[in-house]
Amino acid sequence: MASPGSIRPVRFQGPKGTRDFYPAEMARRRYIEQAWRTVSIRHGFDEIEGPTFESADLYAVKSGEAILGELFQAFSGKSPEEVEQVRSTGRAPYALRPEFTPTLARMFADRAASLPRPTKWFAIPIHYRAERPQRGRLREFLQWNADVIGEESPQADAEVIALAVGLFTELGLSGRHLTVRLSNRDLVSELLIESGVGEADLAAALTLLDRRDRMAAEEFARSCCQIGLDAAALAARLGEVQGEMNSALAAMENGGAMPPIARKSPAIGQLRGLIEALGAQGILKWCEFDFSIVRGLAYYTGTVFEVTAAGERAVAGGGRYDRLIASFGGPPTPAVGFGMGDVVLSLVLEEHGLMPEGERLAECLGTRPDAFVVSAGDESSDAVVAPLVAELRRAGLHARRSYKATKKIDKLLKDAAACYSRFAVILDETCSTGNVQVKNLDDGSQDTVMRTQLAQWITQHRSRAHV
RNA sequence: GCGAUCGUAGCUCAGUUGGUUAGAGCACCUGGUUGUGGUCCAGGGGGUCGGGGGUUCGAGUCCCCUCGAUCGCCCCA
Repeated sequence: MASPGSIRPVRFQGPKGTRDFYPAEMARRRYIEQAWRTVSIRHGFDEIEGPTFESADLYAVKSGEAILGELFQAFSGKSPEEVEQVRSTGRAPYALRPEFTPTLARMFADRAASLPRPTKWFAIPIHYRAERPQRGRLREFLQWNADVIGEESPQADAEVIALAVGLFTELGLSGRHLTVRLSNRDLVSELLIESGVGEADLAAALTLLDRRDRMAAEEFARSCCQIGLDAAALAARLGEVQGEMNSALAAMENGGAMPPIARKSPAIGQLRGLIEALGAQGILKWCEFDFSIVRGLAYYTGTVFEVTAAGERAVAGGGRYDRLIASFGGPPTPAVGFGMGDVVLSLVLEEHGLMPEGERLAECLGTRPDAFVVSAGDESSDAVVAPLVAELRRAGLHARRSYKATKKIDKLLKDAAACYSRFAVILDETCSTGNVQVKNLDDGSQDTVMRTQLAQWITQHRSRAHV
């Protein structure tokens, strides 16, 4: 038996790219989660959740092989076959989820027959990616996901975009801070083919386009040649259509009619419909077309979009994935959705001074105590603290007490103010007569209240303060 | 996975060309200013200077490795 003195303490650091949430950080996290949840529900979305790990194949098949390198792998270690698989292939049967869409598609496919159309779901899952942490990117983070499943019209696209915009508005952000950049993969594909790309190279061409801004010009040109892409012709076509669509968007925003679009194609039809639907949602001023946006994921089909802020990574991103649910064995079902991570969003909020703190944050979260009980008298009033706090709690109030030994009222009130309590309940000599002093810490007023009436008194005065 | 910069108390940082038992402010705890809230004063707890190895009579200070952090690259769901 080792004596306590022989135990050698070992200090651990949290794993790379993870965060510890102490009360202050947890309050900020809850502020964001609360906004996500409140706005989702307001827009008619129902909350779901799935497992934090899934079969690795779920991601490999639909998201693209490239994702595998960024996956945190998982296995139980219980079966010899499993251990052998990891040893020989270097790949575990499970992976911590790097995104939510595959889980959502799997869940919908499983019960597709009994689910309404459209089905509107949101989730606030934790995600894991084995990437190198840097600004706006960690290895463990929260990401709000919202999806409209079973509705193919652009109204669904506009509805999820309006949800994202609703969230920004809720948090005090505006079109001055953020821009919704819209694109459409079908349109970009059309233009790529007209610029010389063969059907077989379409996926590669989209990936190339996605990386365009991040690679050297000559390297881009060389890659274009390899797939027969005339980069200059593509740039001209993209620029022309983008200009035309942005003019149409601006015209609608100013209350005019949709101007005619020279180009005719199914994709243009989708885009016209999207503009109209965004107009109906009243959010055109947030939006602009940017056909350089393609999105990295393999499963996206028509509309894709990103929300960007100057100097930061994308705050949110999403799009249509009309074939994903069928690929998981469900009926052919169109779907559109987006994800928004907590890391970049927090950076943007803090940058603009929109992250509340202290009392205001506690007020938003509903964590302000209703009463803070202190004893400034003798032993007899000390003895009242515990039962009085218990009594207030039984009445449904958020009651706290001081644990300090001091009888000095200034220090006790400071204690009460430190947790942003609405009222301080002071037990002094008047305690023996059945009365307590109740001080309103917001306006400084003070009343003498009978102890037996205290819970009711605070409940009334608290609710009055709220109204 | 690669590169650059950094790593001293819970937080923000001092710490002089390597030289006695490593400091300050804030925070925390206790007490005082004899009784009403982010004052003031005095004490106190808390650091094997990220970890390991090396150079040296002696290392927070120099060298190597490692782990983290920040910012880029790769990638970006």
